[in-house]
Amino acid sequence: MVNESVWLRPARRERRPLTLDRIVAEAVALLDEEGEARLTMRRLAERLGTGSTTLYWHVKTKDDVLDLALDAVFGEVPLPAAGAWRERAAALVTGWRAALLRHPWSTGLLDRPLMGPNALERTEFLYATLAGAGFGGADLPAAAFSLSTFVTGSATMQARDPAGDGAAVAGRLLAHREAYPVLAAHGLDPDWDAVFARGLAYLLDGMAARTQP
Amino acid sequence: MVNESVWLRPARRERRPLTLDRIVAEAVALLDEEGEARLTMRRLAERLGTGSTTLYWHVKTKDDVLDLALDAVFGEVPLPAAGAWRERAAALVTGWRAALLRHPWSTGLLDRPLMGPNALERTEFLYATLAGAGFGGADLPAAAFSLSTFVTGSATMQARDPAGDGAAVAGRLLAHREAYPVLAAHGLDPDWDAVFARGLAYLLDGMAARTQP
DNA sequence: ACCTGAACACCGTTCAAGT
DNA sequence: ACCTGAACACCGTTCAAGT
Repeated sequence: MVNESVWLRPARRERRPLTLDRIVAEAVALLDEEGEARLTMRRLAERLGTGSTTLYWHVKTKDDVLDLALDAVFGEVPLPAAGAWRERAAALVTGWRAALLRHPWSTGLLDRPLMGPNALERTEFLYATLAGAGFGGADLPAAAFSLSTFVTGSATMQARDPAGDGAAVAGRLLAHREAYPVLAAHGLDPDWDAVFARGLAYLLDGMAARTQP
Repeated sequence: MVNESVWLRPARRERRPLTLDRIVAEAVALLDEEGEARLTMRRLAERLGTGSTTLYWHVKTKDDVLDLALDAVFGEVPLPAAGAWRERAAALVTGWRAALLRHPWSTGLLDRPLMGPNALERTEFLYATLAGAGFGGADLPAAAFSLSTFVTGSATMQARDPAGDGAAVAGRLLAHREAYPVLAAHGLDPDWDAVFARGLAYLLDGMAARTQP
C-alpha cells in the first residue's frame, strides 16, 4: 500500500543511539545556554529526541547528570607538559580557572565530591608536581589544597559577579556608601584576571618561602 | 452556648505573629537539621504553623529565603576588635570559616551574590583592615579577594568531605591506587584545621612580603 | 496589613509494558 | 538491551478571597 512507503512514514527523529556521552554533552550544552535552573530531565530528554524516562536507563538520578557534566568541565583543563614546578602549578591552575569560567554554572556545582576521573587526574597531577618539588609531610596536602581551593573559590567569586560589570553589587554599595566606604572606593568592578594573578603570586611566594628557605 | 466556650474552641496553634526574622531563623534550623534538599516552602511553613502561601507575603521567592539564611550565617562571624593587621585578618577569616562549617549547607549557597548586610560588613572590615595595613592600588582588592576566596573555597572543600572521615573518597582512591598514587598516599583524610592554618600562612606570608619589603 | 485555600504549571522518579 | 507512556508524589508560585 502506498502509505507504507518509506517516504510517507514519519522519519525517525534520531538515528544515533542514545549514549551516556551524548547525554552528558547535551547537558553541558543546555547548561551553557540556559543555566542550571533550566536543566530538567524532561527538557534534556526533549533536546535528545526522547522522553525523560528514557534517560533513566543510562543514568540513575539527575545528580548523576550534574556530576558527569561537572567532570566534563574538568576534562577541559590541560595538563602542562614541562617546566619548573612553579610554572607547572601556575599553568594548571590558570587553565583550571579558565575552564570553570567558560562554564559559569560549574561554579555552582563545586560543592559535591569531586571524584570523577578528570577531576582526580588533575588533583593527582597537582600532588605529583608538588611532591616532585620537595613538598612533603603536612606541606604537601596543605599546598595542594591551598591551590585548588584558591582556583575554585576565585572562579566562584567571579562567576557570582553578573556579566563582569559588577552593576548589581555596585548599585547596592553606592547606595550605602557611608556604611561600606573602603569597599565602595576600592572594591567595585575589579580586574579579575589581575586579582587572580596577584593572589596566586601571594600563595606561590608563601609556599616557596616555607619549603625552600 | 456551651460549644462557644474558650475551652472547646480549637486553640490558635501559633500566637506569635509571623515575621521575616522567624522565617529566616526557622529556615536555618531546618537547613541545619535536614539539609538543603529538604528545604521546601511547604515544609518550612509547616514548621511555622502556617501554609506555604502565607510565606509569600513576607518573602518574594524561595531564593529570598536562601539569601537571608546565608546572610544569617555571615552574621555569626565575629569582627575582631584589636591587634596587628595580620592577626586581625587571620582572626576574621578563622571565625568566618568556623561559621560556614557550623552550617555546612551554607557552602552550597556560596555561588550567588553576597550582598546581605552581614556579608558586606565583613567584607568592608577586611578591606578596611588591609587598607590600614598599607595595601593600596591593585594590592588591596587582590589581598581582600584572595583571603575571602581562600575561606569560602576551603570551607566548601571540607564540607564536601562526608563527615570528615574521607571514607567515600578514600574508597574510590584506593580502588584506583595505581592511577592516583601520590594522591592515594598523601591526600587521604587530611587534617583540615592544619591544612587551613598552613594555607593561610602561605597566603599571609606572600602578602606581607609583597607589600612590606 | 496579614493570612488562607484552591489551583496552575511544573518537577524527579518508578514501573509495567513494549521492541 | 534499550525505549516508551502513564502515573505518583511532590514542587514554587499566583490569586481571589477572607479577617
